[in-house]
Amino acid sequence: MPTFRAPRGTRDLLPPERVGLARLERLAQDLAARYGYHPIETPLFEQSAVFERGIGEVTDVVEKELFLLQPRDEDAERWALRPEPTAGIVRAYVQHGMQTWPQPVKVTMTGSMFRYDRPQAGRYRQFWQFDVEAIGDPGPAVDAEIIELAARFYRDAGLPGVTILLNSIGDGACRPAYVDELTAFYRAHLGELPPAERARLERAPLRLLDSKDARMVALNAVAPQITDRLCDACAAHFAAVRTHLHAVGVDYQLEPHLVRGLDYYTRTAFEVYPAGVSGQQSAIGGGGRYDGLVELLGGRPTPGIGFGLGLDRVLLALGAAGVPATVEPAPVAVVVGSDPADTVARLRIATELRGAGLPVRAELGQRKLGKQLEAAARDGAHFAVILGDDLAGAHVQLRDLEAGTQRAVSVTGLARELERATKSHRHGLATPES
RNA sequence: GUGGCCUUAGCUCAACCGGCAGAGCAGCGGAUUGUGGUUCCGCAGGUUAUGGGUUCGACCCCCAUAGGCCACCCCA
Repeated sequence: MPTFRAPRGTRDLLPPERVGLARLERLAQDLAARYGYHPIETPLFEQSAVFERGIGEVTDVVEKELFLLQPRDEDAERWALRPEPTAGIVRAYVQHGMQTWPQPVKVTMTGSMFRYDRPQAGRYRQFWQFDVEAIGDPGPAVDAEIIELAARFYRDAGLPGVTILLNSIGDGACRPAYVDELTAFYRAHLGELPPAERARLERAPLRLLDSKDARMVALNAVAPQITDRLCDACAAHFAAVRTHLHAVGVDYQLEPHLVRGLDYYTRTAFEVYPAGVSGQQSAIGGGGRYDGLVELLGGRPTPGIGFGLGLDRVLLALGAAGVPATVEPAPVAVVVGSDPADTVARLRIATELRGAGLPVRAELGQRKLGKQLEAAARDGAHFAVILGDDLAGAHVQLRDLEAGTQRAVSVTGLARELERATKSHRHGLATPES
């Protein structure tokens, strides 16, 4: 019925939901800072070639989900909204010569990503992601550190439990031979492949590994596994990642069929799911190593690893797990008055109190005092500052909305009085920290 | 992108077989014109998603479009 509405696959984040997202953003940024990741910000859009080359031409993300911007003329550069953060960050790493910075360069970014997908619950065309990247360190310890950071985020966010799926998908030294072997295996069982899978065999054989089709699951159980075909270097790296994870107490589940949708991943790959939830569009995070990406985007050969998580989906998972949504802190006091002409005084007193650092709401409307107090109580305010007849004598009534008591306080001493009253008030109350 | 289900007030939902569109919640106002969350009363809120069609008559049947959801796909 409204004339205009939010575009398909996008939504307006109204105050309650936006507050929840803000809390997660704060949590994520504080956490990243604690681990030594520095904030970075790259554009919402890039030359589409950045994604095509970085993510891979034959990936779903590039082939059908890239949000292409309409060029203004034929010769114009082709732009695309970022579908994921890593390619843009690596582009910035190369552009700004960050290989001359102390390595590894550890950066973090929080913001919107865009994919032209068919929307569904938890799958949006614009979604929020928190991301960390460590570029320039080839060692397995960084892999473990980043996965541990991920695990801590979910725990701190209040998710009762998550499952971390871990795999190694090899590198240029061992994966090609494995892909050949796997392709040959599927060819030998061509008759058992569903038509859809058969069509994908030539283009992306690894994709068949994580198929949910029952026949494929059975077939994949006897298919050659990448973890048995890793070269010595990759196998040693993978073993070391697991040793480090064990050392920091991170639980994970080996999933040899885990392949990721972006071509740039090498060696370590992982995905995170809420406890007890399988498949579907329920992944709440994922990441991995991308030792060839910097070079792919024009830099010197440089290793890297990153992790991204979907804040929308974490919010969804928190709701499903029954974790109460956070609410905005209630005002300490609300300034009310019954005389329509005293709005100057209401505003002035509220301004002074705010200047003193107190969260104060002011009733600036015309409704009667009873309604104002009603609204103040519903807002959860502890106190009401009531302007009345004694205003002429520079006094107001300070009313304790929970105790139902009130007394006269001079305007000049109001801020000090409120601070003291708030402190003693909070003493007995277990104020939940957001 | 493929297949399916759904769409009635801001929200959650009613409305017999095709026969005058309703309730709860939320909002606003009132209950001896300066004191609150309960209670009571009232007000407002709708082109029944949109556009066509069938019919004396459509929330109800048919078609299309849009949006949402489920599965696939894919991932966050």
